[in-house]
Amino acid sequence: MLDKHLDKKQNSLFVGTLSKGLRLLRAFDESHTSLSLTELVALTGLEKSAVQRLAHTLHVEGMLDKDPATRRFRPSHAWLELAYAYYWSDPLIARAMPKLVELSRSIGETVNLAQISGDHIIYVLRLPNQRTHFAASIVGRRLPAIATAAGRVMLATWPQAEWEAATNEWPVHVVTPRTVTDRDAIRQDIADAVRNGYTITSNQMILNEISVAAPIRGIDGRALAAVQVSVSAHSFDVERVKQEILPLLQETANGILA
Amino acid sequence: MLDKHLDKKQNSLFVGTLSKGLRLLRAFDESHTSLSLTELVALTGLEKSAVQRLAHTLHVEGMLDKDPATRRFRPSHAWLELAYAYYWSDPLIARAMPKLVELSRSIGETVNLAQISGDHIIYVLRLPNQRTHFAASIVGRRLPAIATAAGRVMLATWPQAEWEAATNEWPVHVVTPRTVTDRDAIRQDIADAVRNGYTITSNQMILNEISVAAPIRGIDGRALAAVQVSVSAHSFDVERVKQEILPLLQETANGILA
DNA sequence: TTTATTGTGTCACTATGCGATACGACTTAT
DNA sequence: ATAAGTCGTATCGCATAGTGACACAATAAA
Repeated sequence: MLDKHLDKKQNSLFVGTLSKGLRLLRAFDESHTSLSLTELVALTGLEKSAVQRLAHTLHVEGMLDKDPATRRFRPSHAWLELAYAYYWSDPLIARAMPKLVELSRSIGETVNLAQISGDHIIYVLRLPNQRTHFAASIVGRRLPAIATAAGRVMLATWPQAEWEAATNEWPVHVVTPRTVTDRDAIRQDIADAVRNGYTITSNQMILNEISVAAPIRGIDGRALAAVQVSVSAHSFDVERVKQEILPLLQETANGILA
Repeated sequence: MLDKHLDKKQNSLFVGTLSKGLRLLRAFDESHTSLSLTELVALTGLEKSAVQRLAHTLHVEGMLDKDPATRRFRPSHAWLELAYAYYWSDPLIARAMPKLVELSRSIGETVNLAQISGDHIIYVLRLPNQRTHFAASIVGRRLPAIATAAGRVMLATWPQAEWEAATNEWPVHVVTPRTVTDRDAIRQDIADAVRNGYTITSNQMILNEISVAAPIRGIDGRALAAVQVSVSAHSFDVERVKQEILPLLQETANGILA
């Protein structure tokens, strides 16, 4: 396992300089929105000279903006252009978008499209409503798959051995005081999803939030993605979500591949 | 001019290998959604061996997905994570998002947030409605600034000498049969925007589309961005846009910095 | 002022990326 | 079937391109 990793890095095909450049890009996240040279050095663990050269190159190439006064670097618009290219490359997006918009307009609540990415889900499309907080309204956010409704309902489309392995091996993080850390409970939730075709979670990643999700299946039955609706627990309870939202959600999810 | 460019590239701080790696990423766009090795060679103009190494590195680093069967490369989810980091890095986004959602819900039409990026605008936030076609519903799209309502209204916040220079120098492309290529007409439109604080265009980038935009001004008066609403010419005419949409649009744009 | 910190510029060294080449796996044509 | 062509993969000696230690400059802090 570790050998394989080393193999790849030591492979003569591996270009270390490019890898280092990508480390700079990845140093930016929600808690590092702009970075100075020395901060980049600290975050990447690279030599100061190397960071200087790489950051300069990324700046010249338009991948990093540089404040002339503070000398701090920031992500540039090019990062959105890459997202644009991604959207065209994934054929599911164009099919899902109109249906999600329709669902969003008819129920007036936050609608998301999520995909599996390793042991995380990533939100690929998001249609927020007025009450949606910022982090839940922008694309690209990653969350642990087994802690989310969308993740569990996608896992439920996998062969049982695979999703059971996931519930055993994937890490469990406590995010809210009511995050479920009991792996048996998670397994039970997925087992239910196998039978029902949907999952509902409460207060897992955000307090006072109820999420319901249904899978979009590929030809092999495996989920390509999941449609997820999130509502406030102040205005909904689980029962009402089942009655009012779930039918429309499932209709949407089923309609996307047809 | 050309010297300066050469300078930068020949500067000892410029890391060519990283630059080449970025060329691979940028080879993907709406008409190149997945690329084989040889296609990458053709598009980037690099040596086959170099492309092989760089693509392999990007794959190992998780920046490119590789279909095991066809050996073709595709943008990965990491491209959306970069967008996520961008959104956090731009303080305007968090302030604009809730207001845009509110506007979108109240008028039921497509709402966009656009920024200037060189001589193009880039759509940074998009809230589509049912009728919005795909290209107009995803973020990161770039369009020539002087051909769009959002671009013109932002230019109108610049000193006159600057926006006049832009109307003289920036290229004009014909996109629809009714695209205005007359630079005098464009100048007139911007001059109107200086007085009125808004711009309306019809059929410039997409046929049967009417767009109206208002600027979000920074402390120095220059536009940081523009809020743009696009409607179908089948259901609206310019007069109705002015009466029904413009007031709400301007209220939204003005409210974002307050 | 002095002192500390951070960004920029220089340079000799050699590790690292380069690119020509060969090979194997597939596809297409005859 | 065989052959020719295409495409992805693997190899390797060479020279260049990136390295990292250092010194200097520019701000910020004391």
